[in-house]
Amino acid sequence: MTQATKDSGRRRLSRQLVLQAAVALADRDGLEGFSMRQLAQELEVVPMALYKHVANKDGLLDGMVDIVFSEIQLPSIDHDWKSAMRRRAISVRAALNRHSWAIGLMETRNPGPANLRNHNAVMGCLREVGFSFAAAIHAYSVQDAYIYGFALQEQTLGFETPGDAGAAAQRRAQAIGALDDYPYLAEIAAKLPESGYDNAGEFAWGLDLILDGLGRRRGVPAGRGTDSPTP
Amino acid sequence: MTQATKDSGRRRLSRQLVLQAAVALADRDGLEGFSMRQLAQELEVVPMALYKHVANKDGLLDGMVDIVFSEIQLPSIDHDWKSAMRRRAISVRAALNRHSWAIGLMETRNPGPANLRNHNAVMGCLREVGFSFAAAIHAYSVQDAYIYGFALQEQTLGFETPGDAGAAAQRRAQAIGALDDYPYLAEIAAKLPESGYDNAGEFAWGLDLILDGLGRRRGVPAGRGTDSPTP
DNA sequence: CACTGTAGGTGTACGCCGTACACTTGTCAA
DNA sequence: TTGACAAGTGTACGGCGTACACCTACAGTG
Repeated sequence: MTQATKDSGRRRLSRQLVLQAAVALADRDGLEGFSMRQLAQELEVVPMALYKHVANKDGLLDGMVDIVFSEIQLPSIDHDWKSAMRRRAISVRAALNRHSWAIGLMETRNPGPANLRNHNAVMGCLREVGFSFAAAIHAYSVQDAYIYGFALQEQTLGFETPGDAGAAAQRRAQAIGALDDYPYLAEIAAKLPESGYDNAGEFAWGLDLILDGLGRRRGVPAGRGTDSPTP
Repeated sequence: MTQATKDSGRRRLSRQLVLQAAVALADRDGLEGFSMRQLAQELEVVPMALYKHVANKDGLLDGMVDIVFSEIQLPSIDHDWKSAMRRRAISVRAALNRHSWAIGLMETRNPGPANLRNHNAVMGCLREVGFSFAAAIHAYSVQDAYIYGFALQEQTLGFETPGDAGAAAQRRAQAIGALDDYPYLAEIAAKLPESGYDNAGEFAWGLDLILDGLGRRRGVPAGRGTDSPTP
């Protein structure tokens, strides 16, 4: 009803349609090359038509980011807090991998409803499970910093499987040339291929390190809590 | 000699001059609003003159990022590894705060000499101090993810002192409106002002959590090491 | 000193971008 | 049938990166 008025003829646009197409286009072409005009062309419409559904490009980006937030699993309190946090973190990484253009924007744009729901749920999970206010802030901060930072690095490295990692490392090494001056970089280029490196495993390793640390700092490993943040 | 040919008349440009002016301009105006034309105007020169010193805008950005890398302290092996890593991390955060436009670019652009020197030194410090190759990769990955991620968040929050934090939280809260639906966000808006939150402290807290975790995973807290990364 | 090759600065132009503003068109309620 | 209003169009403007041809002033040579 809102999306198409007739079976024949033109599909009517809608905010939803525009946002979805925008996300798809950014997924395909990256933020470079993403323009209102390209998006309009994708939707077979004149550029100015978009402005009937979004305020401007900034508003469009806000909406796109909130779509990404909506794809992130909320932490469930059914599990212990570590599992809940781990699941959420993995879900965030997955969403950022699907939409790598979003990484730099997730926290920059002014927040939409999915964003708020998400932050509220995470903070809520930590508080309900016994984290003090200060401890919850700490825990949230360190986790999200790690998650977004990891996604940022991952995006730039641009490989996924161990084999690719090796290939990428060696390509880089060759592009650089005089690796003789940088013996430890040379070691990376040499050893990473055979090391079985993979991004998902690396992410999990660091994540568990952080979750363990959080458990340790709040006293009891995973129960009720009363604690001061700095030990 | 290379920078100015005569005392009178026009200052000659040079790659160094262009890059420095570019960094200064980006520091002042952000990456938005940073353009070749603006930079040219700043240097009192016609836009195309810049292209005699940098290949294009991408090459310019590469050079700017390498300047930021050059401001980062290399880890020294005089201290124990935790102090060395802590000092380096703090130095990175400081550089990224001075040049917040750089955060998203540091690992994306193709690396310049300062970048290589830096990565090589960090990896070298970890290896020299006894981290196995795999453990060093893990340690590097988790630290940098945290550092860049924290800088990213910090940039968006846009406050520095505890007082500002409170003000920002409440401004956000008001902008959002119906905080009734998000009780835990409401709590943040309410309590953060009086919590004595500050970015530097928050950063240090998470950093130490990570360094402690790294120490724990490699067996001895801070000595020589032979270890497998996953416990 | 004059000469000249060349590095550094200029001017013009092209095709992109976001979007303001005035317009036409299509759809549905009355 | 009509007429109001939402949706889509066309034109235009100023800013962007940069290709290309041109000019100019200085350094190195004789």
